[in-house]
Amino acid sequence: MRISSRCEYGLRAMVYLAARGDERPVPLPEIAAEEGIPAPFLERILARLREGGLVKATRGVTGGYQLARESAGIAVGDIVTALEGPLSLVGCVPDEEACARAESCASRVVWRRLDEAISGALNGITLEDLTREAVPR
Amino acid sequence: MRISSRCEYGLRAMVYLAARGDERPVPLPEIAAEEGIPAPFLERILARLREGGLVKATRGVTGGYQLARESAGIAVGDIVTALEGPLSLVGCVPDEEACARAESCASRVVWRRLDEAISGALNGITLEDLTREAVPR
DNA sequence: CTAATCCCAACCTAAAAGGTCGGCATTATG
DNA sequence: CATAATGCCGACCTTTTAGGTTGGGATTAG
Repeated sequence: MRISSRCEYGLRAMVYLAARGDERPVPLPEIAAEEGIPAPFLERILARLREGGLVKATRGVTGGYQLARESAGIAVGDIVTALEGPLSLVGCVPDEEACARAESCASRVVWRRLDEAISGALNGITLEDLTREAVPR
Repeated sequence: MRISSRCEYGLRAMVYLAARGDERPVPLPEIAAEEGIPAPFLERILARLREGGLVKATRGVTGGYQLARESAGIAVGDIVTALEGPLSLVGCVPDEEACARAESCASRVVWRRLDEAISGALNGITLEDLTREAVPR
């Protein structure tokens, strides 16, 4: 149970984009250099974020990446979900069919609570919060 | 970011032990059969739980496993920690040295919040709660 | 003594993590 | 138009982790 570096990098890149403003696209090499992320790896991360509708890219010589919408509208949970798939930690929580014992399973209660705690924490913080260094409580 | 089956199995085994009462040791094969866990794998899981001081084993022909203390004194977080190591999701939260950018890192705030949410959820439920099907809120 | 149990080290396979590489498509600029 | 900076994409690679299995030894009640 560990956060992947893909996810750490992805969040940092998004925070960088948010902090950098939206005037013009930010080229990938700049993000990679500033944040110390291997460029080819970052490329694959940004691809996922683009597929998830969180960033938009413009090609060509003055191209780069921008947030797809205002930073207040992007929660950390959105980023993690785009990079890692559904937040849920065990298969049986969203999908009752996944386990034959589901209805009588006391453990399931635990994992559901954990899922709620995680979603709550991640969906409660937006990129805007992070750039203002003011995280809501 | 997924719960390992080691962890799922471990929790289920602990719940089984708690529900089974403390009269006499429960043999591993029984737990394995009842919970549908591969016996040799369960053996390794119980080894960790024993090293973590959560169960005690008695050897010999009427031997088996028992909770090391009353079920009200064992939180789910204890079990996960014994099986997976510290709950923390990223290195830089407990150990500031792990990342050169730590002090200026906005992302770090996120991971810390997440850590707190997870610890809170897991440490707030004990085995006793689970056997009574009454989970505190 | 025997059989059921726990204990332990070594090994195995498949999948995921964490990248890298090479080439193509797009586009502003000279 | 040629060029160079960018994004896009599929294939590949290496290391670590997950999820076990195997084979044997040590204990102990009957």
